[in-house]
Amino acid sequence: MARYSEKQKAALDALMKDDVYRHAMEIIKTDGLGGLTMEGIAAAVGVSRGTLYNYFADKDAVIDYVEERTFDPVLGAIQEISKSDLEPDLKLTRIANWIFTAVYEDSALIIALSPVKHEMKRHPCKIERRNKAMRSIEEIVRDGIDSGAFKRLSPVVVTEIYVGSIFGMIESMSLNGEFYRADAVVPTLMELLLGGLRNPRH
Amino acid sequence: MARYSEKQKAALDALMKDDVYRHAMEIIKTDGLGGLTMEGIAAAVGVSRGTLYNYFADKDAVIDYVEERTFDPVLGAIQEISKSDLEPDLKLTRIANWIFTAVYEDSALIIALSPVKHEMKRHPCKIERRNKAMRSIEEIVRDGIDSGAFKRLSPVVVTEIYVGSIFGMIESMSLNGEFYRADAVVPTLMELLLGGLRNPRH
Amino acid sequence: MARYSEKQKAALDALMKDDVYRHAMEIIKTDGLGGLTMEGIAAAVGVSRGTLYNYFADKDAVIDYVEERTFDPVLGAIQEISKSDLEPDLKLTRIANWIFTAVYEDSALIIALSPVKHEMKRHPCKIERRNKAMRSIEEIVRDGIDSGAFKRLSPVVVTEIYVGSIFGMIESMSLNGEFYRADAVVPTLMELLLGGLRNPRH
Amino acid sequence: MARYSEKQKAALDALMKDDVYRHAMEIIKTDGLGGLTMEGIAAAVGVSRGTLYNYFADKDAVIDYVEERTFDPVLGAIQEISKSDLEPDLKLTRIANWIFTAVYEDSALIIALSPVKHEMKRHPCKIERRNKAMRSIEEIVRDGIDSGAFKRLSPVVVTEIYVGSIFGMIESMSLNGEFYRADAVVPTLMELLLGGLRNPRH
DNA sequence: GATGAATGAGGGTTCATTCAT
DNA sequence: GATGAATGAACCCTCATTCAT
Repeated sequence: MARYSEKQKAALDALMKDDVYRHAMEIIKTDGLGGLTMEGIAAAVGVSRGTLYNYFADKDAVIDYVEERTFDPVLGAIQEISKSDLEPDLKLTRIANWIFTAVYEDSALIIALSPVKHEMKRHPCKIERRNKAMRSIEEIVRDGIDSGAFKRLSPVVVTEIYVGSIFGMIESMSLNGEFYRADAVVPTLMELLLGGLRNPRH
Repeated sequence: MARYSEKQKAALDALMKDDVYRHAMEIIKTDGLGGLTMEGIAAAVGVSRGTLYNYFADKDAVIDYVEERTFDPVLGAIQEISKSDLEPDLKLTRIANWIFTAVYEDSALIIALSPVKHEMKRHPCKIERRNKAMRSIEEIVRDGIDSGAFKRLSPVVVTEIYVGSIFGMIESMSLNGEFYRADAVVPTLMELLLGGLRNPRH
Repeated sequence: MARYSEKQKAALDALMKDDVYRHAMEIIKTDGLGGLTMEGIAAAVGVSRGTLYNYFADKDAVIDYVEERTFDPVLGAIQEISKSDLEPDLKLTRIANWIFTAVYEDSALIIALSPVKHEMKRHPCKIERRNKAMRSIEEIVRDGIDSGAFKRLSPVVVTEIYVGSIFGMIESMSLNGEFYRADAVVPTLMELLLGGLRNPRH
Repeated sequence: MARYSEKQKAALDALMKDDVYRHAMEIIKTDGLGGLTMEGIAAAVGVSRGTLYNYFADKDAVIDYVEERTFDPVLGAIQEISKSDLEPDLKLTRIANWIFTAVYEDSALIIALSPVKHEMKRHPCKIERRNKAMRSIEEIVRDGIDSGAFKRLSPVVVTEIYVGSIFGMIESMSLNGEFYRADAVVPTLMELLLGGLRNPRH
């Protein structure tokens, strides 16, 4: 009756998932999602292929897990900032800052942020996650408009532009392989976006 | 079977590549890049798998070709607008308009516009193409700054933001499957970006 | 944990095998022999995979056990009826009745009755069991012939035909998924077989 | 433009399928359906695994093909005899004779004749084929009853018994590994079945 | 030049079995 | 004795690529 206690089991599970997460990220960073194979992960983690299936139902589950774990902190930060009682424009700035800082510190984050469109059909959760983030930001924009701080523009479109420009830039950075520090980008980004978004008559 | 003259051969080559381009695009639109197989292309074009290899070195060459041909008109439009003698802010608006209109008319364009980062290692030409476009736009921004029309912000960063927001939005649209018309997005987009970019003291 | 006495151990062993038998049958009924996995059995019984191996050498042993336990009552009934002092033709009728009734009541019985030929190499005991049943029936046939009740036909062949027609019909029923009640089949079956087997000059 | 003409292609296809049929049968005879693997077939035929997939969509297709090809002659013989203008009882005798002779000559036939119940879910065609045969035989029985040659028994049940006893015996033979010649079995079989089936008042 | 049959390297997945705890 | 995590062999299937015709 030795084996593991519930606690130990959970710890083991967490440990393995941690390992998988880290190595999968590494592989994705190096070879892209297309280069991610169960064999590759298993080898990197140092277990056999079969073992992986004790922790993940299938490859999709691995990808989902990696993406979720990558995106979750981003979503958390967005929601937290969104709920704070800062001014709308400051909220948007903070979010951009948080994201660029995070990406600068771990470029692997981009995996979670990039859509990879056509793989999406099989990972609907990814869209959901993204939408959650969008809604949080949209709310900020709406607040800004309602309070008169922002111009009366479509909140949905503004949000798309805001998110699009952040993610677009991050993709671009990852594409070129050189990541700017947040303070090299965000001020300019916010000057542009907020410069056009702020209500001059306010 | 009579030999083909050089001219005929070239024409044949162009014809085949045309066919491949069209059908490959169709397949990508339907099934994504992952659904693109040499067999699928060959069948769609109506030739045998082997024949494809007489026109393209390998699958990567097909993808490169498709992407290039997709991106070329975009690049062309950008360069042409860039070289025109419109005001810088109008140039930027025109480019955004052109791109959104094109994507709205043929959603397959996104294939060429989305980075699909990690497939990239094998398609360096894609980066080059993108950079060419970036440089054309950067020049517009520089002109605007030099002429005093734009604020003194980093042209590189401004360009990244401009391109990033456009491509980011397009990815977002393709993700959600609903494509806005250019006139539903571009005015807002330009109001934001140019609102913050234009030099108020000008 | 106190050691178990021999008696307790035996009881435990019987208990476990009982459980395995019941749940394995259930699984086989639902998903077929191919759907029977050690994990599936363990989960159904509520023990771990490893524990199963303390009671059965391997998967084959499980299958053997299940088949044996399934076949045993059939064999028992046959032998009992065979040893009774009924007339031979009545014995044969009773046996057919018993089997069809049993199968009708628990369709899982067919597992034990159907040969599944080529899995057989690994389960020689199955053949033995079957042969035991055959010999019991053969004896009835011989008695019938010796007593002049039956025609002078090869007892072996008659037995094969008798058993074959019963098992064949059962397979057919299981194939079509509809099981006749004994009284819908046995009278006809016996009218045919006995009609040809009974000695008219008797 | 060399390659194969349509005719040659068809011939090649037939050749390959022939090979697959023969070797698959051999494997099934030796190791059972469970021992039939694509790798095994490929190796036996002397081609690569991939090649098999140029001729068969998947493993199921191979199995279907083998079963169909095995069963077809049986079905053909049954239908031909059924349509002839022999007396019903002679028809039934002929069919039994044909089958036993065929099985005696190539024991591999049993593969097609044995149900293998639970694998069936994936091979519905097998049931269909079997049912076709059943219907042909049922018709003979009906004719016999209508003409007064046979007793008024349920044609369906009689057919089941007839077919069941034949297939059951064949399974039994294959189980024991010793195949009787048709003339060692069929007379007895028919004496039994027909003895009970024939209308005495006729 | 065209063809398409053949290849074979992977990829994902399942499961009987082992063994340290 | 019980456990269940780990294993690894096997299986099915896909597809880019080659090459004899």
